[in-house]
Amino acid sequence: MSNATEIPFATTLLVRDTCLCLHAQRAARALARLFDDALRPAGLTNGQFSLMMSLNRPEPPPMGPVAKLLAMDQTTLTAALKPLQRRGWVEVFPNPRDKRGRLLRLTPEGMRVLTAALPIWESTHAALEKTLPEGNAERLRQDLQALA
Amino acid sequence: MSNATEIPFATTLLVRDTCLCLHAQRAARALARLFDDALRPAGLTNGQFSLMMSLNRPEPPPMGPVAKLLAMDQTTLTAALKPLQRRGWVEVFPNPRDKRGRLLRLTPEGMRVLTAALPIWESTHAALEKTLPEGNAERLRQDLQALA
DNA sequence: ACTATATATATTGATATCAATAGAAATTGA
DNA sequence: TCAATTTCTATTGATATCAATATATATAGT
Repeated sequence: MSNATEIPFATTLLVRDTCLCLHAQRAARALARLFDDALRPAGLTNGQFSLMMSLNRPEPPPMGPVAKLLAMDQTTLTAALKPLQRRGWVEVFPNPRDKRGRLLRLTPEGMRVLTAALPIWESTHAALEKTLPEGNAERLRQDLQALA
Repeated sequence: MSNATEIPFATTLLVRDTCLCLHAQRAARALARLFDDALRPAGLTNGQFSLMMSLNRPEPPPMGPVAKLLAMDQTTLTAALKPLQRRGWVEVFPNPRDKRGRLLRLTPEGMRVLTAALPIWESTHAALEKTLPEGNAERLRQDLQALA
């Protein structure tokens, strides 16, 4: 008798077709490319746009809540801030009310960059939604929200 | 008059709540962590599991179609193969019918690793689906498919 | 056959992602 | 108060991701 392990091809097809993680990674990559391409003239990636937009608040937020909002690891946020700080678009400064923490805010130049990017996001997103059947976008948002 | 550019906070909230790209990145990150954690004992990440599973075919596939299946850039696939080749789980060999190309196949050891990972995927995915309302998973798969 | 174009893949450089780990400050419990 | 625990963030190392670019081979048009 053979000791060769083997997985039926039908199982492979089942995993491919049903894996929600794979489906999410695929869609995330495709949408990232779409928005990265569109935002390139503004000098931002989709992730940088989302991060900077999340900093446009009445009060500068600490890092933890921003990482949670973006559903990313806190160490990822630390790293993602680096190029934005280097370009002078985001400031990271001590939290006077918690000496462990730091607060984040857009610089005036960062705000200008974000303002320039906003109409690109609007048109790109509108075009994307137009490719989906009526109501699917809102449904998809709710379904995705349930996972993150 | 002020020349300070500014984006209303309400606009920020709108972008956060409606951006399909952000929603997809968030869900993709959360699911990646879920499956990475589950698959860690098998020595695989979610992406490595998907890639290796996609190589379980009757005929070794070229790189291009595999990259397209995973909706990733071809250069990403080249890079993603490196650690799997190093561990001896995947072989990359010349395509006899096209000297530009290369074909991919699991090694016997790679097949063993994948076989060990499969029940972990099954239980993790079943548990995930159970957290979703009846029918939502299938609907979500279809909606995500439309984006990738 | 020959040239122009297209296709398949690799490399480099920048950024994104997370685990493991560590340090500092805040909080909690006795 | 003080020690134990928790919280907040940074660093390191491995992998993931893509743009820009380069090379080799295949294909198409003449």
